[in-house]
Amino acid sequence: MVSKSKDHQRSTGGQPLKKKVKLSDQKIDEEIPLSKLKAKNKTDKSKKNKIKQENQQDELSLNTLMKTSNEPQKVKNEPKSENFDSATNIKSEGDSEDSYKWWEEGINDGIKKWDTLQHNGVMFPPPYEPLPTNVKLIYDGVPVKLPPEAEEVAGFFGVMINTDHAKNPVFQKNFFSDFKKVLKKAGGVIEPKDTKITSFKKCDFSKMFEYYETKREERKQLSRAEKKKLKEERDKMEEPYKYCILDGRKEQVGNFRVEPPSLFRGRGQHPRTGSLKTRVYPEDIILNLGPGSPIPEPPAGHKWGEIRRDNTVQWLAMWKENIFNSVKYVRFAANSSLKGISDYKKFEKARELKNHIDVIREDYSKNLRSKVMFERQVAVATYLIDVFALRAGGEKGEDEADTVGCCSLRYEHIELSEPNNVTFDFLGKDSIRFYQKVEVDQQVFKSLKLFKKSPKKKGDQLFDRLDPSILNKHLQGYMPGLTAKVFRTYNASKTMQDQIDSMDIKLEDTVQEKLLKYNAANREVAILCNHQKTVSKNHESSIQKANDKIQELIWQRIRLKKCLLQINPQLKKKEKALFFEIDDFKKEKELEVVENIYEKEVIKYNRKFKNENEKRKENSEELLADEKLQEWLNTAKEYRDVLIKEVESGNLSEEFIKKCGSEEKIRNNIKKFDQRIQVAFIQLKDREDNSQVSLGTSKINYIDPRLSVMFSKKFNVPIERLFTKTLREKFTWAIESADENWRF
DNA sequence: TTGGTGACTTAGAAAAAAACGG
DNA sequence: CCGTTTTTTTCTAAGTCACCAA
Repeated sequence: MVSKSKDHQRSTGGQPLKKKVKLSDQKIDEEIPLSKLKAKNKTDKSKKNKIKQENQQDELSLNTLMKTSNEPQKVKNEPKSENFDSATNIKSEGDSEDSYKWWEEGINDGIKKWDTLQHNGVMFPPPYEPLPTNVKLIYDGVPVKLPPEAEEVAGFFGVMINTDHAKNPVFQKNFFSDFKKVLKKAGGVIEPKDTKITSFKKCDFSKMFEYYETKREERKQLSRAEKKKLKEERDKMEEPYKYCILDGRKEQVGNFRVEPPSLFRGRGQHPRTGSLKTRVYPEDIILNLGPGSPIPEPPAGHKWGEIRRDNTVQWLAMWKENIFNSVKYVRFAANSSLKGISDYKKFEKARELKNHIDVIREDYSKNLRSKVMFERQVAVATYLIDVFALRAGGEKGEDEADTVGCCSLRYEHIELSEPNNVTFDFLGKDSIRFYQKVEVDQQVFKSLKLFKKSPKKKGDQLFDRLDPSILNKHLQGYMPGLTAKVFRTYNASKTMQDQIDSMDIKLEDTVQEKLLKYNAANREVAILCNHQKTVSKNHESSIQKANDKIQELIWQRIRLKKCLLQINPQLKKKEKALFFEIDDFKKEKELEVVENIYEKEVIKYNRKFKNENEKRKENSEELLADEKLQEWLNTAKEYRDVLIKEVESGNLSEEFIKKCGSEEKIRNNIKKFDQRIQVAFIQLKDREDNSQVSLGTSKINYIDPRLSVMFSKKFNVPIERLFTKTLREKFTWAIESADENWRF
């Protein structure tokens, strides 16, 4: 069962991060002597012989490629660096001849990843533009002039004071501490000169906030044409960075933009959230290029940090981010060949697991009884990963959110109750709550009890003999390359295959019905993987609206049926089923529907009035008088009165009956309503079911795309309905290689 | 045996774009 | 057509896992 709302789920308590305590629990050790813990490690590297991919002879320059593109060459007056022309003219369509169907040609399995790589470097965010002089941070009631470096940081906070982040005390503390550092380094407040900013509480960011809001509003107000023009300009700037040339082929780059400075938005209860993520300069960046590829020109006045030529990796550029000193990469887009190949390999590996899963399951079932503590822990962990799709669960540091996976589960994360019920309650990746009450294998239950046995207490690790690398080493004994995460892929895709196998779909069903079933299957997988999303702010009201809408449709249908009876009262006895619902729909309910209709009308007229007058104001025309609005509202009211009278008296208005027309016409209309109501019901349920489940993640990462292609072909559902454009590009290999008989 | 770190995949939120409905 | 809602794309955080050095 998926739990309610995510806000609800996010951890609130700040339990201390426990160091990994390895309990050398004597007692357990005595009971279960640690002996032969050798994991069978067959490092058999069976290499499949793959067709070697053909080397591209000459390195094409971006410029050459551009010229061979089917796009007519435009004359440009921009400055050219001589051997590395700006790639502005490369078009995304590309030539058909440079499409590279690696899945048809076979995959090279060696260490070397590529031969040549050429690109234009990375795109930097625009420099900071100081605020207009009248927009200032107000400190202790006094507007202060800040040096631009500090103003920028204050602005990062100011623009988001209405968000949850900005209300989080940890976020505030980290932001303020970094802000003070920046301010100090920049020489302190400019005016009034001796102002010392020491208290967050005395900072008033509202002027900054308003300023950014106004700007946002202005941007929104731009006309369609203006927006289009801006977008074109943006696209033109981006053009050179969007593509690179890999082994002579044009390939898309993914995140070619360097991350702009900002306040770090950590997920969940993150100790470092709100810290300043500083601006990245060319000097911080390491570019990776092919041997002999020209070095792109760094921004004026700057130098690249380093030029590397490493063809064993798949990144084009990297830099170190300041908060954790971790590496950020500029990489290929999801539709690139290298990504496609890895993706393909990932799924093939998961499919390979099919051939080993029986042995693995047998083994861990047996080892759940092992007298050796280590073996017992391995067995239980493998069970949890296999059955509940837990992640491996690596160790985490003091300055990270307290989240866990299988190996890092602690005492307090599972609750046991006889005979074999387990409640998992912990925060997983991204601080998403994993909450499940389940029944487990009797022997698993016993083992978990053992793992929780005294002297273990809150904060201690359940699997004190394990970590992911130990577990993975054990798994490799069954199958080369097998790791914990492969189980997630395997079980997700297996679930999807099973779901599709058991689908009751007739070819003549509507596409919409088929899609609903596909989504239901997708949802099973998402639930297995615990992929969630926060329920949207207006979810409740939108459900309410949809319900009202359905009620309205039903009411309309009932009116039609009443009309039918009016014409031919004999029908009521003849067709009981048809008229059954009339008596079911009570007076109060009818009145509710009428009121709803009326309310909507009122809102509509008010809006219409406001809009019309705004337009007139702009054209300096005469404004509509308030009486006009009154007039409209009166029409609405009159209509409401008519309906109310109808409900009260039980007689339809003459007008309506006239409009309904012949019996045949009414019957047709009723049928149409039947259809609409049914569709509305199904869609409402689908939406309800999806409200906190996120289908995308499993579709993108876990479900073998060839399953969707198979579904598409087998049931004649256009692939466009299953995969968005980006996804189709990412999964071209699957679309072109699977047929209706393909199996995971 | 561990701890750091580099390189890659996976993840939900937020922004942007497209579709919807009055 | 226009404002709203829904879907798609972008963004970047947060995992996994291999490898290396001490």
